Amino acid sequence: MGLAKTELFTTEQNKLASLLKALAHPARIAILQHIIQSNTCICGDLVTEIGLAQPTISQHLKELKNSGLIKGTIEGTSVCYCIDEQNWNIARELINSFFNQNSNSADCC
Amino acid sequence: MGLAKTELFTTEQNKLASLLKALAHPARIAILQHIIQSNTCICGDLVTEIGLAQPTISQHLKELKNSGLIKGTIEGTSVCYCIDEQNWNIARELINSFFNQNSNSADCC
DNA sequence: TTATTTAATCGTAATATTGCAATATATAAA
DNA sequence: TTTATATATTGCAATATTACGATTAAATAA
Repeated sequence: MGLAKTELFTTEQNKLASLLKALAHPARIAILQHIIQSNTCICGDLVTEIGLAQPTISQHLKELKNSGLIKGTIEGTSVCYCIDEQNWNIARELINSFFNQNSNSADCC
Repeated sequence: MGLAKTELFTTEQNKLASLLKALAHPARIAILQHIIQSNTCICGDLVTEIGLAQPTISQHLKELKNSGLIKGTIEGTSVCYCIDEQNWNIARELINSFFNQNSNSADCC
């Protein structure tokens, strides 16, 4: 099919998977790291910093924006992207609590 | 293209993205939660617990195994899957440190 | 106004993912 | 051995993703 059967899963499972999907590409990881590391918001320099074409970067930025992890504000002819701190923290918590479900792991295997 | 340009990114960026990709599907989230929540290792019940066909579950299990997050041992005719605690912790740390890069965020947007 | 600059969108090709029926494999039971 | 049970693999259809050239849109500069 190619289509995830979202109706089989809980809203939380779908939400977590969707968030992880937004992060699951090296270009988007790189973009987020660039945004985080530059004190001021990075704008179009991403295209030169990362070696991908401008439409490709723009597409990845759109996905990150849709996920809520970043937000962009128009600044003259360019656009200024930065982390959406609130959603970033929500995402962190969501992933954290997934990883910290305590497995009463008797290491049975 | 449909092919990620891995050569543009660092090994760490690719590794993190690859790990996140393994997690980025509700079925695989659900499978991991089932494995964690059952005190003993879960075996074949996943097919009935989650509503997907047996080959589909098998495929998702394979991906999780490839990512290193779970391991399976043959137990008679069935296979017993459980979390690979060591790799699980490595994954947790990798994702954690990604989220905890301190943004010197002057909240510029 | 007409460039120029910057980013978004459109269209499309190449590839990947998801899901499952059919089949294969492997172990256990009869 | 034959049969039953459990899981893996194969092959394929439907859909999604990635990447980019061409174009568009929007703001600024000349």
